[in-house]
Amino acid sequence: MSLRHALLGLLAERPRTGYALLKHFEGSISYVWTARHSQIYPELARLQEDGFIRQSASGPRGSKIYEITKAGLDEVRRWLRETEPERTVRSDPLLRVFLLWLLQPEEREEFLRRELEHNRAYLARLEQLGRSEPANATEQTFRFALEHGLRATRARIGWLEWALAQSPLPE
Amino acid sequence: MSLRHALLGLLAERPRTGYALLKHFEGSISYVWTARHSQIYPELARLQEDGFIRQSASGPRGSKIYEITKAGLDEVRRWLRETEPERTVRSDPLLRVFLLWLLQPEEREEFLRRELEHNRAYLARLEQLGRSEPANATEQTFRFALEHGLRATRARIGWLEWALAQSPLPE
DNA sequence: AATTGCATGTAAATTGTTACATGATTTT
DNA sequence: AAAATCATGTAACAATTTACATGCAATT
Repeated sequence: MSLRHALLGLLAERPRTGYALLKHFEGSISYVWTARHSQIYPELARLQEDGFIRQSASGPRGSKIYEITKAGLDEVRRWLRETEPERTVRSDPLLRVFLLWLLQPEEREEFLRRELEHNRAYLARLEQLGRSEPANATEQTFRFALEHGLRATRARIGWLEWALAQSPLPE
Repeated sequence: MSLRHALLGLLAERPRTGYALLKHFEGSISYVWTARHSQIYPELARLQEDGFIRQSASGPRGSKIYEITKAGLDEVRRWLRETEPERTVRSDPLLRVFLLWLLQPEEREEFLRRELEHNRAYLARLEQLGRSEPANATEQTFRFALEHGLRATRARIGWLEWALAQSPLPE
């Protein structure tokens, strides 16, 4: 279960509240994993029960500040070292590409154009992300993930331009 | 729900048994979506209940041959035209990259090397796929999806080589 | 005073995996 | 005769989403 390890990894950086963790899943982590508050809060309770995190303090407005334990740090490192990455692919946009033959050529092209638009906007967001530095222990791996996002998105844009050039249609 | 539409899309090509559909999810469709038999068979029952497919015949060994109905064809087309692709990203390998700072540089490099190996093997499988033609109505979109896979995988390989070059370490 | 953002939780439903279960036909 | 593959299903569990639910604090 990756969510546990994503939470442990974020708490390994520094203690955080559940809400702060949630915000991370709306920020840079969202480019690789997503979760809602209804999944995060119960998972934090389970991690505490398992002794991987502890509530170190209380913040304003009844917020709870969690910190990782030695067992938690061991667990996230064990997961990274000893378990095989789960590589199952599940991409709705690509599934649609597979079924695109069901549409008229003009509709197919419209779909590809929309995807191209979306990916160009996504690339712009990633480039913006790259201009705001985190500058801490996690800096190198943040750069790694960002560079992956940039290259993957540029490849997708190149592919969409190629696909659109395959079936020339009126404007 | 994408599984329904993946099944409808495959049945739009030609009538097939549940088992044949399952085999597709172990073949080329697996590059964009996966499902097990325990998910496929109940979903086929539901699609039939909803009138999107019908059992047109029985094959050998108690197999059931399903065909798509007019309503099913309309539904998959409606889905392609009117619904927004679900773009949520969930990549275990990339999440690991985000947490790689938790490991020693040598362990980090080992992780990246294994990923590189995996992606090179994956690329070889895709290139093999490209040498075996389907040659029917779905040919163009099959080529589109394959070309995407090739470009995305090459981009990933380039990124891994770049990442490994970032932190030079003894062989 | 009202709206937005902070902050946490639970319940119900859906989607997906792993395990259980059975039987026919073909290949070795 | 045994093993592999074809062929279908269900049950239990895990992961995820959507909806329900509440209250505090800061901003407009």
